[in-house]
Amino acid sequence: MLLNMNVTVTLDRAREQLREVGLRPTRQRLALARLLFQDCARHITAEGLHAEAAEEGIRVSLATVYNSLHQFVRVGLLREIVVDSGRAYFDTNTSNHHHFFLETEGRLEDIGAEQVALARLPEPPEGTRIGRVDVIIRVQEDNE
Amino acid sequence: MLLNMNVTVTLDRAREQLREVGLRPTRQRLALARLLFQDCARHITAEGLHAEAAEEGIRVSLATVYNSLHQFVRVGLLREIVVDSGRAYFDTNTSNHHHFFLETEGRLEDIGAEQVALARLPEPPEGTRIGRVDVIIRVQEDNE
DNA sequence: ATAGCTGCAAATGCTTTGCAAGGCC
DNA sequence: GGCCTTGCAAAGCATTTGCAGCTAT
Repeated sequence: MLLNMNVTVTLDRAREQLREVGLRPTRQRLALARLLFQDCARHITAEGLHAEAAEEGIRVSLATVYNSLHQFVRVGLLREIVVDSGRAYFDTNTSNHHHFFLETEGRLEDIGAEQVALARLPEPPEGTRIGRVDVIIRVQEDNE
Repeated sequence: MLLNMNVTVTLDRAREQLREVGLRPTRQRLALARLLFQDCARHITAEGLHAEAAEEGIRVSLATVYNSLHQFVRVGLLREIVVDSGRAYFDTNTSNHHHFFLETEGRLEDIGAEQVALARLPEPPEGTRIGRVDVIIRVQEDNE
């Protein structure tokens, strides 16, 4: 009962979110948005989200998961993190921050922007402007 | 004549490099090593190196290019840069430094380590140690 | 001689696309 | 109803692998 109400509430919020960015709140997009944004910061792959949806009994094709993720990125609801050639990660935290990448597990962990002091940056090449600065700290298991 | 001598010289250096790291100096590896290391810092993809070899009339299969690139990474002759999910870049500059990524062209440009001041870094998660810190400054064409 | 390499082609893994059917406004 | 979405399966890329034949030592 309480659970049901919470799902309803988050679905409503998801519906509003989608409307705000001009994406039609279809069943699939609503479900995916709820999965993505109900908890706090998450890092997920398309495959992972697809599996999560399947677990909850939501029918969505992998193609639609990919499409939705990219649409969410385009409208600024998500951010894509590149740490692994061959697999795309998506981050629900779109604010300015950085990442640990645990290479052994293939897992990302947030680093608050305030925890990294980028004191000096070089000028971008002629005719270009800076889009984003990614700091990725690659860590591995410490088995000495 | 002079050109021929230079090729011989760089081939000799490549042979020595390979021997030092314990890789058999085969015809293919020698040719690839020469292409990679004869000039200064280079950023290249497997496909790109394969094309370059083809242009010089060197017979190498793409599979061997991939194998060689990864072997070179393993022994520290090359470094892999991840900026694009779906395509791997290799950097002949293995010293500590960072990168501009020109998203429009898909091209990398080096940033000397001294040009980026990373004043403060957070502690790595429990049980891990830092392998490498990558700073990637993504820039786009500035057409205002 | 033999362990290590290479080339090819086939397989893989992630991602995208084409198109008919379905669903939101 | 009309147009945007979806689902599926097929296509697309970059990359890896299996294996028979080749080669450096």
